[in-house]
Amino acid sequence: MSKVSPQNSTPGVNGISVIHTQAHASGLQQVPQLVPAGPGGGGKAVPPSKQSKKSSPVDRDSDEYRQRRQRNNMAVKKSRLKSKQKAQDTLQRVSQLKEENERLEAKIKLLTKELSVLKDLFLEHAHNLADNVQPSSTESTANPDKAGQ
Amino acid sequence: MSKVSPQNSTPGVNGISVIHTQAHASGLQQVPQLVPAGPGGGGKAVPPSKQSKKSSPVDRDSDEYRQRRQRNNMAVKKSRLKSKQKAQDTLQRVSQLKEENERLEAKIKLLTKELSVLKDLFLEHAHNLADNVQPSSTESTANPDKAGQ
DNA sequence: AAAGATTGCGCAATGG
DNA sequence: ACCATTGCGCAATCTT
Repeated sequence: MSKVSPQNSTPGVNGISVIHTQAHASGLQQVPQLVPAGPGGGGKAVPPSKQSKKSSPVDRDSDEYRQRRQRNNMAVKKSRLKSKQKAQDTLQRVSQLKEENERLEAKIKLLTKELSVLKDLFLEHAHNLADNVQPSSTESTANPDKAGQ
Repeated sequence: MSKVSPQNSTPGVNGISVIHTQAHASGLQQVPQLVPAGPGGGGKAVPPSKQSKKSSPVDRDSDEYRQRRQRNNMAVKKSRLKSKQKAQDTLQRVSQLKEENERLEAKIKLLTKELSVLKDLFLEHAHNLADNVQPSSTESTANPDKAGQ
């Protein structure tokens, strides 16, 4: 998982783990030394407005810094959770749509078949008429009544 | 959204451009020089066979270490790309399915209507028969011919 | 057992 | 100023 900390990680399987409250155990992360271009450096891209500040390489000890970091970490965690959720929902949506698709196709199949039957009946009838057959036995018996759905 | 690479960042805010020399200057991240929970610490999970090893704090300078890190970074990158791809595909799949669904529903609507027409014709015909009407004028005019699709 | 693939996490830049 | 996103590297695991 994470937590460079040697003892608080949850070596279990893949589950969520660790209840890292605050106080990041032993420090982990230190910057190499990306210091700002010294004030007197090539001096150029620095707007002549503020530079009086201790051009701190970001005080990693600053209380405010730690606080911000912590907040951001929370935000990140939250955001990622949300993202994951959404992805899962999308996946679910897919299977849902697939299901409905099948349902619709089945319905189409049914309707098509019904239509086919009715059309056949019509053809037969037309044929009888063409042959000038009197509407008696033949025709009256050709209607099993199909409906519903 | 963001696309700024970590290295050679170009802060728009301060104008302080930190040019991180070097290739794998992963930049930030360095530890406090003590990594491994000494085997003797909580002492416990150490198989009674090996421990004579230099309890290496994982030489972060080791050539092999850097190499491994680099490989892993590549793998991570690749994996994430793949993951993103997949997510996108899934999203696409959704719209694809939605489209097809609409298509199917339209078809169902059409078929249903056709079926309805035919059934009505049948009913009318049946009615005529019941009234004992001879197949002459009334009946022959009731067929606008509906078919196709 | 070595190498690549995944995954959780923290950092920092950036968007809103 | 604050939270939300996102690219990135680290390390622990998992998979091969």
